Amino acid sequence: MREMTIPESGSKRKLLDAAELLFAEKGFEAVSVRDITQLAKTNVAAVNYHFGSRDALLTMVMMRYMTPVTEERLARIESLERKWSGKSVPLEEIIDALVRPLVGQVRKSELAERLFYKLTGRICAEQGDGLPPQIEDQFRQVGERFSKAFAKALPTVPPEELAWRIHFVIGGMIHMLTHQELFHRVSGGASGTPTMEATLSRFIHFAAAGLREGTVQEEAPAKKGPQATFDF
Amino acid sequence: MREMTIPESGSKRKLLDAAELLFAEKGFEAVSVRDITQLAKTNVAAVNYHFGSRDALLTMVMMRYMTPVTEERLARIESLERKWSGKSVPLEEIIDALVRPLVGQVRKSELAERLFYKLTGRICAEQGDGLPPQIEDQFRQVGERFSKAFAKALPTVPPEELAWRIHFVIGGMIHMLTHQELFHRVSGGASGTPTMEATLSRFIHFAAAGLREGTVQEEAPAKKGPQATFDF
DNA sequence: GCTCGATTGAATCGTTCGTTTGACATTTTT
DNA sequence: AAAAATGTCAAACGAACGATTCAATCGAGC
Repeated sequence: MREMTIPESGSKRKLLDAAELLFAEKGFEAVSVRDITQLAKTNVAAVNYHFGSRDALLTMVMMRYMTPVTEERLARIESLERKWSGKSVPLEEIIDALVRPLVGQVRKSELAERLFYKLTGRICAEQGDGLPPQIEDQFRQVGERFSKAFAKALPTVPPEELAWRIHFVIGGMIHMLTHQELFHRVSGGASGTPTMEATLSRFIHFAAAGLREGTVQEEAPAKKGPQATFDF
Repeated sequence: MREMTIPESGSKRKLLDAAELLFAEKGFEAVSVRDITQLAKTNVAAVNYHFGSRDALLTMVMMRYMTPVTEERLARIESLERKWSGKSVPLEEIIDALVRPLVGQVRKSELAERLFYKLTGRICAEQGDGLPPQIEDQFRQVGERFSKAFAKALPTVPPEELAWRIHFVIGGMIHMLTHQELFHRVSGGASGTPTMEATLSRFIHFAAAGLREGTVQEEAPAKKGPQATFDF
């Protein structure tokens, strides 16, 4: 095993790139392996050779996007809790740690910005049955971690009420990602990223206000309810 | 043309019922005309005979659900503005007028509750290209009407900021509808409707708080921006 | 030069899709 | 009663799907 000369012609990568572009543009169900291989300029057999099946390729595309997002989310929330050692982390910073990794990974992607957001939004919007178990695991992990952080930041909100509010926040986040192009087009300036940064700031303040609703200064009943799962 | 003896054996209705049930359960793309005709106990040709195409049937199913919702929404907002003649309508009541028709039509449907919510959520979650123009027209109509109401209720929020906040609200609403079963299962009591009523109340307060965020008592700049469209 | 595993390509598999056909039955109109 | 319209049915259409086969090709190690 001297050195990797050019053993891989990049066919596998080309397939992943083509697949993620098409999935983002048209949705996961609306893209055939023939569409993918045609854009990647390879053969239909290449998909099943490199990935085993169309579904496995789809899972790969999702994983390549969501894994760094999950890692950054968990790293950020842990960093926050270290920074505010013991004390509850400010709500806005928790939401930021949850959402920013989703929009921040755009730089590491070769996808156009609007396609990146669409793809991540599509992944998060999928139902339980339609998601590969690896992705679901990541969502569950993030969900448990951030649920605890939210609960600590909002001790006066009952657990079930809080679970619903988080649910609403997730929905707004997904909608922001999947439909942002519609908005940034009509209202947007020429620059891309600063616009999304402004949108992100808007969302964080919106979500924080909704989560905090009715909070004044009460006791925390903190009844331990069943843990709910989110599509983060 | 004496009287309608039994001219229609109900085949058309059976197809619509079967289609809406399957669409709600599995999504619009995952259901074939053979699935539908099998459940409706008719022939595959019946779909194209009665509706012309699968897409036309899909449109019919959507219209049968969304039309009364749109009408009730518009009726409610007009009733509210009559009630508060001239003055701005309270935010919570606007949101209620927007969301309650969606969850209220469940009584008029023969669909199981969770399926009803799923179906309406699916419709609202579809992208622009995937929606029939008739449905899009209804969304646009509702969007324009309620955008004005929100703008009047929140004069201190700049139009673009407000458009985004409404966007977030819609996302939360859709998520509440499509994923409510997951929540009502883990936390729910036996009774169905009161649980959804409680959820609706939670959502309204959440959305109102988010929409109001930062509002104190300022002047209204009210710069006329481009009208945005929502998937209501 | 040769072999052997890794990769690719063209052709094709069996299945399922939405749609269409034409024969047949039923009901309504003339 | 004849004719016309209306609805149903089994059968089949062409197209597209994911997956597979198998021969051809390529590059590295002996």
